[in-house]
Amino acid sequence: MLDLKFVRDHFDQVYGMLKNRRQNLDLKLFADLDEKRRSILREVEELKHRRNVASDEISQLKKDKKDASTQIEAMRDVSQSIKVLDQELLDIEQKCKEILLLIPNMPHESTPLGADEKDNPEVKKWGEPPKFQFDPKPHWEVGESLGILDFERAARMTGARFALYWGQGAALERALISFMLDMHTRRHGYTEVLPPFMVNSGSLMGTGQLPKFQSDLFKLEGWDYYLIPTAEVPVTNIHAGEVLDEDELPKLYAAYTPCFRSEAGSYGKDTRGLIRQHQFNKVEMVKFTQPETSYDELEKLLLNAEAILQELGIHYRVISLCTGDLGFSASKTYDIEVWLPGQNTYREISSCSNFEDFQARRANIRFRRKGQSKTELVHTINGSGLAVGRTLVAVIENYQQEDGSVAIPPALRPYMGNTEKIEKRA
RNA sequence: GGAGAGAUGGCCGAGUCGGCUGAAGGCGCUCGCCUGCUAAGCGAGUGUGCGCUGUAAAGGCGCACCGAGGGUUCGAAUCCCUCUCUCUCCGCCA
Repeated sequence: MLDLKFVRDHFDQVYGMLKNRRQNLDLKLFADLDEKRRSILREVEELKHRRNVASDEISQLKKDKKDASTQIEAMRDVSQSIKVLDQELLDIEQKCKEILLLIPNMPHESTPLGADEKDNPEVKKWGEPPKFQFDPKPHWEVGESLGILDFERAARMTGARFALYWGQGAALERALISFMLDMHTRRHGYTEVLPPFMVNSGSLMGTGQLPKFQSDLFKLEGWDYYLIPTAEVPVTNIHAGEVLDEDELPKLYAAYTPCFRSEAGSYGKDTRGLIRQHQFNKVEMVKFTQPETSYDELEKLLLNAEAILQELGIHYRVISLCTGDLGFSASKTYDIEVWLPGQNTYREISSCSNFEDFQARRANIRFRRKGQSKTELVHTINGSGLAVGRTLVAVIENYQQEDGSVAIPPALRPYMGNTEKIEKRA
């Protein structure tokens, strides 16, 4: 959420931002409502002031055992007017808030201008695509023939976009989770957390999934609970409503959670394999920082995510999302795209973003500088480190052998009982 | 699921029969004094949001906020209702 006063004072700038993001929103209505809100506010506050003054008089008269019925009678009407105006004010404020919650974040100046994903510039590349003496296969073919991935049975027990992992496949997924968490906690300084996998609507409001993206979420019937679409939601909300001490910043958290997404509107896209599932595992990194260090922390977080792929020895590139492709809450986002030889393409495996104070304002996450009484909003940053299912896809496709087996990258072997490769079960 | 207790400022904790309580007291923190250093001590200060006004920075005035929402009243932290959460006991359970 943007600051109300910021929107009021930088109207043209916000308007331009919406255009760059290709968003349509009635800002004029917002300006009118805001104007009206302030005029009613002035009126009702004046009345309340009169009531407060009269209240003191009445109190004094009663103490002196004098008659106060004239004043009381007069205040009856005033109170009635206040009631009416307060209701009117509430309605307008509600509408203002609704609009404000739908305004996306201001992109950072370093976010490139552009219309869509075609305009996302590549900012770096690491490693090389592996050379194959045979035609590399997509992971679903490798996985199914090895008997470690089973989409048919998952579809039978649940439905499309779910997967059943078998044996070494399940173990590989689990190994990746431990490997990633260990890297982030032991080498990168993050504190591991294991949050609830369901959150209430307030938390989703805080990180920006609601009210706009309700249809992307799975909601539990009869409860104000949603399955989390990403650990970002519960982990960022850990400190919702809190005032942190400056010297505890930056706070670094890493969490493994499953993620649940309805993938509404993605019919027909990526229908095969693990790439787009209703449920997938992810290790997420979340940071709470001071405003002045947030962009440095974003760069570090990106390196922390990259380190996973480097340890696994898998080629990737990093792109910077342009204004037209940038997520609703983000000011700046880097995507890491991993090389998938079986599909001859790069696929997003991590998204690292700085939200500046956008989420902090919604979730009310503040900090106090040493020796200051005033609080400020923190900046929040998060990124996948990494999407586990897609990492498993990358391992399978990049490490597949001509005989259909899959070699285990050395870094993962300690997590797999020193297994060196996955072969077809006898 | 049943019974009871509670929710006040960064934290702890008072609030009498509804009427100078933004809220006592303490802790913490900041500044000043004292001090060779540290500790202790003394003095002053220390919530947020919004509106109006306004400054070089500031400030001033007003309104609201004592878990959330609603009600009663001229007036509610204080009375009533609903909800949420926490704690204790019972039941159930991995």
